[in-house]
Amino acid sequence: MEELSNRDIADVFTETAKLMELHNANEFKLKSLQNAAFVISRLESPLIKMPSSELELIKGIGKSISQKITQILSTGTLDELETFLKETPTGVVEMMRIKGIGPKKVSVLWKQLGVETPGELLYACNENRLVELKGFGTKTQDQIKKAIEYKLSSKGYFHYAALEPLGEEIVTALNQSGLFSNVTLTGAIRRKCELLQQIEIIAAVQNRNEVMNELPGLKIFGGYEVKQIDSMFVLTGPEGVVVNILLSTPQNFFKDQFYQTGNTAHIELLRKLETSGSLETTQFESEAQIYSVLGLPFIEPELREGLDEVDLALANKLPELIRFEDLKGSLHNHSTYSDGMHSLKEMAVACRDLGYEYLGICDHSKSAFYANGLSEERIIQQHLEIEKLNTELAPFRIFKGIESDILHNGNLDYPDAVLNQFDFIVASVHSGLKMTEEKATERLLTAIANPFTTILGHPTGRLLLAREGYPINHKAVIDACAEHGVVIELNAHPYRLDLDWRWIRYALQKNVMISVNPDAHHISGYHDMYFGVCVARKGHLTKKMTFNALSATEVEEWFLKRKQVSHIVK
DNA sequence: GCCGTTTTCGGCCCGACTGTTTTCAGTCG
Repeated sequence: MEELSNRDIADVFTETAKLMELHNANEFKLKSLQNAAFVISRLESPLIKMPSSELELIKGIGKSISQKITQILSTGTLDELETFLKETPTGVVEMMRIKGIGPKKVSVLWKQLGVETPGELLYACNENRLVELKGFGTKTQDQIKKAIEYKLSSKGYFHYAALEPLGEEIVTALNQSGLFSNVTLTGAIRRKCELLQQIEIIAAVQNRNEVMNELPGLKIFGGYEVKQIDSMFVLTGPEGVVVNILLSTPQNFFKDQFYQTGNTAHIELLRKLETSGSLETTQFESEAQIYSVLGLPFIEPELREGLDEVDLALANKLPELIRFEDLKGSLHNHSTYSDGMHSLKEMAVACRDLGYEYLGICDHSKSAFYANGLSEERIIQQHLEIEKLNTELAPFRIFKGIESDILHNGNLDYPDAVLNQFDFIVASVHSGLKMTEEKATERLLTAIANPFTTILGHPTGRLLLAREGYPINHKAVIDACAEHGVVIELNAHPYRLDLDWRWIRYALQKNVMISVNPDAHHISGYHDMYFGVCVARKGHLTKKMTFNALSATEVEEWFLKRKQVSHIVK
C-alpha cells in the first residue's frame, strides 16, 4: 500500500464527518473529527513516521482520535466510515462531492425529495423541484445543475439533445466559412442515437493544405483544444465536448458520408452485397446512388444500426418512417395545476400556435405530493376551466387527462368514479423504483389491465446517464398492452426516451400503438417531441402506428371507445 | 470527542463568501 500522507488521513476524517453530519450524528463528535482533519492537514511532520504514543500529544488529538489514526494507517480506512458508507446509497455520497452542496443540503434532497443520485438531482433541477425547498433558491438550483452537467459530460457521454444544436451550429459555421464545398454530420449524431460521445462531421475540400491552418482558427472553435491526426481534426471544447472533423474531397464526399454514418455492423452487411469493388471504383453523386448500386432503396440514417434494415431493404419492405410534421397533437403535458411552469391557458395557446390540433393535459395525481398532485376538488376546478377554454379556443381541443400514479400494488390513484371523469389516463410509476423485475412487471400488468388506463407512461422510469429504469419484462408488458388495447408512451424528454426504441419493433409486431409524448412542464417542452420522433424512427415507427399522429376526431373516438370498454368490464 | 481548567463539565476553528434570508445557514479552503 502506498504510504499514507497526512492529507490522506485528514480526508478520511473529513469524509467521516460529512457522513456523520448527513446522518444527524452528534454535532460535537463530528466537529472533533473536522478539527482533527484541520490540525492534521497543517502538521509539518508525517504522522506515519510518528510513534503512536506521541499522537495524543498533538493538540486536537485525544485518545479516541489517535486510535483512529492508527487504524487508518494500518487499514487505509475507518470502521465508522465504512459503517456509514454501508448505510448511504453511493449516489448520495456522490452528491456530497458536487461543488456547492454539503451534507445539510444533500440530507434535504435525499430525505425530502427522495433524490439518490446526481443524475436524479439534475432531473429534479430541470423540473424546478429544488426552489421550493427551504434553504434553496433559483441560484442554488442553477449552480447545482451546472455542476452536475459538467460532471456528467466529463464522463464522456452526452444526451443527444445537448449536442445536436451545437453540431448544427458548427456545420453552419463551416459552410459559411467558404472553406468547404460540402459539410455534413455523420456517425451516431446523424443516426440520432440517444447518447453521444462526440459530434462527427465530414467536410469536403479540394485542396486540403489550404484549410489545415485556417480551420482551427475559425471563430466557432475559440477556446477549443485542437489535435490533428492525418486528415482528421479532433477539437475539444471548454465543456469537454469532442468534435471530430474528417476532411474529405468533393469526389469522395458521399462515399465518406456513407461509410461514416452507418455503424460497423451496417457497413459490414452492405459489404457482403458489394460486387467486384463497385464501391471503390465509382464516384457518387449522392448516398441514394450508393444504395442503388448495391441494389437497395435508400436506407434512412436512423436505421443504419446493423439490425435487420438491410434484409428489409432487400425485400423492399422498409417502413415509411414517422416525421415530426406528422404529429397532430401533444398528449401528456403539465400545467401550474401540478408542477408545470405555465397555466393551462398558456399551455393550450402555445400548443395551438405551434399548429397542433389538440392538447392532452395530464397533471399529476394526488399521490404525487412532491409535484402538487391534484385533489379531487381541484380536478373539478380544472375540468371547468378546460370546458371554458374549449369553447374559447375551438376548434382547438383540450382533452381532460391525468398522469395517474401507479401505486405499489398496480392500482391507479383515484376511485373509478373519479377516473371516469377524464377523457384519458396516462398511468405512470413515480415511486418504489427499486422493485424486482417480477414485482415491477406485475405492477405494470395490473395497471395495464385497468380498463381506465389509456396510455402506459414512461414504462421503465429510466433517466439516461442518470438512473437505470426499474427492470421489467418488456415482452410481457407489450403483450398485455396488445391484449387490453393500451397505447404505450414514448416519453420524448431527452433524458427519458422511454419506451426504449429497441422495443418499438416488438410493439409494432403486436399492433400496439406508440404515443410520442413530450411530458412538457414548460412551453418549450413541446419541442421534445422532436427528440421522441428521432428515436421512434430508429425503432421503425410509422405514421399509422403513432397515436398522436391521429387527428383530434380520431383520438376522441379512440378515447370514447376505450371508455366504453371500461364500463363493459365493470 | 477533545480541551482546559474556574479540576469535572461547558464550550468548541476560522474567516470569507454566497444565497436565502430579514438576521442567518451552509459551504469552502
